[in-house]
Amino acid sequence: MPLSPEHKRKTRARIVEAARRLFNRRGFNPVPIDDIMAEAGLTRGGFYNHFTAKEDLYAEALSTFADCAKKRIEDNPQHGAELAQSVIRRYISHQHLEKIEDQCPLIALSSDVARAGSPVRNAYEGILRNLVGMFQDAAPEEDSLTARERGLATAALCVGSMVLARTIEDRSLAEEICDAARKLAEGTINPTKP
Amino acid sequence: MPLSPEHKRKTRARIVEAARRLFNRRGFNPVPIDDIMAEAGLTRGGFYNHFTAKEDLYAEALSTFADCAKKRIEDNPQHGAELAQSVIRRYISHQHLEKIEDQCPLIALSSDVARAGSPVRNAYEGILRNLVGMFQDAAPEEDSLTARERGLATAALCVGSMVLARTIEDRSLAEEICDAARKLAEGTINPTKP
DNA sequence: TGTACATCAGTGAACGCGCGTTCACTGATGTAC
DNA sequence: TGTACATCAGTGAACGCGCGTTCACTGATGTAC
Repeated sequence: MPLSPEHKRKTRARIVEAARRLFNRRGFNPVPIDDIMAEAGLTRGGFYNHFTAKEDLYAEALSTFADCAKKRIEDNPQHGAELAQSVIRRYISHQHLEKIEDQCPLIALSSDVARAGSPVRNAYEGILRNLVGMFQDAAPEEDSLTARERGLATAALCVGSMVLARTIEDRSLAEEICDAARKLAEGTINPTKP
Repeated sequence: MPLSPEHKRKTRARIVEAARRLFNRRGFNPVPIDDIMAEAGLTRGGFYNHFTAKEDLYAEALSTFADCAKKRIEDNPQHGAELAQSVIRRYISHQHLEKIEDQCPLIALSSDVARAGSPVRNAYEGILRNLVGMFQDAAPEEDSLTARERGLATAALCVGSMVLARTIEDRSLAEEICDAARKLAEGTINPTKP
């Protein structure tokens, strides 16, 4: 055997990671394979030693992110409402808006995912379910909204506010949107008892 | 003069309208000029009698939508909270999700707009400001949230829930998201007085 | 320990297609007389 | 009223570039003996 399978595995992971970052910044189609391979320190031709087509990367880049996100939540010492509050504050934030390459892909890739195949959409859905579940577990059953509904609506607030903030040019309007959405999201997960 | 300027104006409007529909369905880049011109009943070459580049259409397609949306709201006999409630119910709805070509472009085009130039982003921003303003005018100043904040967060809920619903494949999850977001949005604009 | 060899990750040139843009041409329109 | 003409919206072939994919080749690695 010429090279360890370990070596190939690592190279492959490097390509997926490079793709994930570039996709997050620019979307699926606008990123040429040359750029991905260069970012991974390789050249164009080698790509097809690891994948049969560019589209293979889409779902895999999303899964990679999903695994990381899941582990980060599991490793977090916080739980319940405390965890949810801290996720909301980090999700709907200026820092999250700026860190484009490590942003949650629910924000930047929705249009690209909507035009891609089922595996890609399922990976996207997995990330969303994870986020919703975490909010749901933290939310109370109260008044007109169930815990489930609070979880779902909070996820929509997170994604919607960041999508809008990322798209518009007016920074002060973007911050207004984030601040307002964060307030409403916090109040939805943790309604102040009278 | 060979042909009335009126004729040219109408043809141009037909091209913009065809582009708007196709962009909404498939995004900016994936729609070739051939398709736009065919949809308008013309052929490729004629495009450049009306526009200097494909990108010219992006902002114009958004402005066209913005004008329609503005007029529809102005012509609506309802006002204030009543108007806002009816917009929320129509925005976050199964019907709006299915009518892809006439959907609000805030939903489908955010990624494409984020990668486009200033005029495109400004047009997008205009549509958003209009939506926010309408909600804001209907919302009360109450408790921890100002009317402005209620308007902004409600817009984020509208866009976020529809972006997610449009992207995922699981129709029942999509409906759950819409129902939950609609409930929270209605409660945000019209909090039930105790 | 040293040498020949098989494997295969990685290289870079080449292919082919899609699509934005250009351009020479057509033909319908309305004006000039 | 009728005819010649100028204009220009629209046509479709052609150009050129970007990029996904293919392919013949290279050279580093580790095994066989």
